Amino acid sequence: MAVTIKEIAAAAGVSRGTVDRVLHNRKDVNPDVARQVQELADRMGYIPNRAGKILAARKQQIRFGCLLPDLGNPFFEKVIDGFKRAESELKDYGVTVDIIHLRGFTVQVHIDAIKKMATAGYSGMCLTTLDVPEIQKEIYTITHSGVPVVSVNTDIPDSGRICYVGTDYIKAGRTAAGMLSLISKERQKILIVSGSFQIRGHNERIKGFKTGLEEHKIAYDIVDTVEAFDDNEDSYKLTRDILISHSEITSIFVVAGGVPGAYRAVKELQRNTIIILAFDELPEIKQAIKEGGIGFTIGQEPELQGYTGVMRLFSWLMEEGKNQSHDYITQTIIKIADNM
Amino acid sequence: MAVTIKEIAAAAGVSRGTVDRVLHNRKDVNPDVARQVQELADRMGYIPNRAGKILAARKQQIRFGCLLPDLGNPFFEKVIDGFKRAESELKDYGVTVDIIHLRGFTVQVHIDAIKKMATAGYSGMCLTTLDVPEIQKEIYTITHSGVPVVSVNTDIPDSGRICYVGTDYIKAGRTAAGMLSLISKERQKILIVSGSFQIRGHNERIKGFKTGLEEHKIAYDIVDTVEAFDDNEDSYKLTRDILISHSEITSIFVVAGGVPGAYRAVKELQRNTIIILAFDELPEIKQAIKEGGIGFTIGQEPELQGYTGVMRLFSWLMEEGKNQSHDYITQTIIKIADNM
DNA sequence: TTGAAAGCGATACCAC
DNA sequence: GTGGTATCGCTTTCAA
Repeated sequence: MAVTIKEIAAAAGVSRGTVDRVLHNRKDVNPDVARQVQELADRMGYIPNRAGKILAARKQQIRFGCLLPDLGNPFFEKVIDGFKRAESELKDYGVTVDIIHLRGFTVQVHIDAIKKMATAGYSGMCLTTLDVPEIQKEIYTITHSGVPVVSVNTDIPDSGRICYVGTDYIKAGRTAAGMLSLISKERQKILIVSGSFQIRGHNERIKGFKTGLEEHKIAYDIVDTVEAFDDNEDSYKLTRDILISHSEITSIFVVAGGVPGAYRAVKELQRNTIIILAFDELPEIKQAIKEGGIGFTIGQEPELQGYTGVMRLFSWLMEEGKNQSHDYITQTIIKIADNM
Repeated sequence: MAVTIKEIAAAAGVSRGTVDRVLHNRKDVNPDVARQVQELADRMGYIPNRAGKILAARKQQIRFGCLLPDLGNPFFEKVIDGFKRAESELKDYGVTVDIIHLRGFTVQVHIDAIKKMATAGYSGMCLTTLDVPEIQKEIYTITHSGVPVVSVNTDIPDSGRICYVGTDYIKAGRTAAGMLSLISKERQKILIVSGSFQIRGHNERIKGFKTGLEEHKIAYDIVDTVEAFDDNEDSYKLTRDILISHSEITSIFVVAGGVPGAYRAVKELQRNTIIILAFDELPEIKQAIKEGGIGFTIGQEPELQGYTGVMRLFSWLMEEGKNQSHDYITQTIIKIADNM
């Protein structure tokens, strides 16, 4: 049976209230007593009991704020599902999750939203935002004030966040190369359609892809690299024009959104032998895989990212951050028609 | 704020004790009062509070028993890791997990072990055992006495178990075929090395594989189908002999254990173009993938199976089984060198 | 600066 | 049959 506050109190010859004060580093406690009690607690291996803690804490509600640039970007729907699953699982414990919806990756828009969140009195935050100095600074003031922040899906290392929850973009890119190497040993003429050159994850996927091609000894040429801003219309037009002027293209690496657009161009031009390398499991991509137009896609468990992000915040509050939270890297998932 | 027993008691004009009795269908309660209280609880939308429940339940310890034929079978190590993760996560709630280790799939050995477990006073059990009538009956007496049972990794439908937690074997087989179809379009001459013809999961993988080959319009011949009993020495010898007398073989479908043995035979005979279709993520398989001798393997998230199995038992106890537990089917995972 | 006591929600047990 | 009360572990007053 685990050690309780009551037992520590008895052992130290003080009251439970005092032990509680010591354990939470509250003020107004005799330093000598504090030291002694702390030592005793450590020695006895005290671990707070969640159920007791939660029950007592029920008087004040816990609110988490989750920021997401999801407007117009269906990828994030699954992340939201994860936030909601965590919320419903923690409902008993008085946890509520607010989701703040943003459109796109404009720095100022993100800064304004984060500033607003900082004053909203959240007990913790999940942030999916840009990794730029201005935003790092903004987050730092939040974390420094004792409010835990988890970076979800895309990391902001220098911000005091307790951990990153998301995918390994480099590995995802390498995996795409690995799959390509299983399918074909021939020299590849590749068109790269990126989302944005400003987003680190996108660049890392490309980097991982190239590394992977080299590791697998796949000879290749990059015919062109373009930006489609996760927009299917842009992606369609760009892909179409390039395909027309480059009949030698054998594969298209679509880094983020925009897969359906590229796929449409390929279909229209009847370039059926082209291999499309896709990411994530959006409905349109799944459909294309079922049709056979795309062979596979590389997923990143977005639902689990949302879920784990909120759970990490909650654990941090429960354990008072004593456990240095380490990053949580979701699996790099390969989906073909048969295992969807 | 959620409805509590106290509130229901006040609304019904009875004591909390009575409400508690009604909610648990205990005896010694006036049917009229019972009906009225139950109705009120439903109408007010009462959902028991986990934290309160757990705290109160702490007085009596919860012990789960988990049966596993893991001796000599490294696959189950990950399942055990999952059991242990669940145990440590539920430690606060007074949960202990006992693991009962068995060797092989001898019916009588399993029956004896299950009988012994039945008398051990467990609050719930996870069972990985054989789906035969004698065992079904044994389990049924346990479930009928009110003790929840979860079938883990391999299902026992007619046993009163609350749910199955494990993989979809058919889908796993189809996925192997799907991957094969990405790699090669040529007619396949296939050797099938099964674990045991007695184990349903193994047969299902074969069935799924054949279905998949047909769906993907891969022409094929089954050169031979043998049983290797998850033993690498058997697997090595069988594979070796058949490869020698059948130079036409293009691929080997190894249903369960025994992959390292088959791989050794292929390597020794320098039949490097043969495609080995493997399952699970054992260290030796991972090694072979890294070496490039095997292209991929199909996993089933064994750790998650163990974890979820125990968690399901716990939830069932907490919610009094009001929620009909549905099966939990783990993902069919494709692993290549790059995403391991 | 500290102790004592109330209370969070659910359960168990003892009276009546 | 039913009500009252102590209890689980922890937090938070309110006195002292």
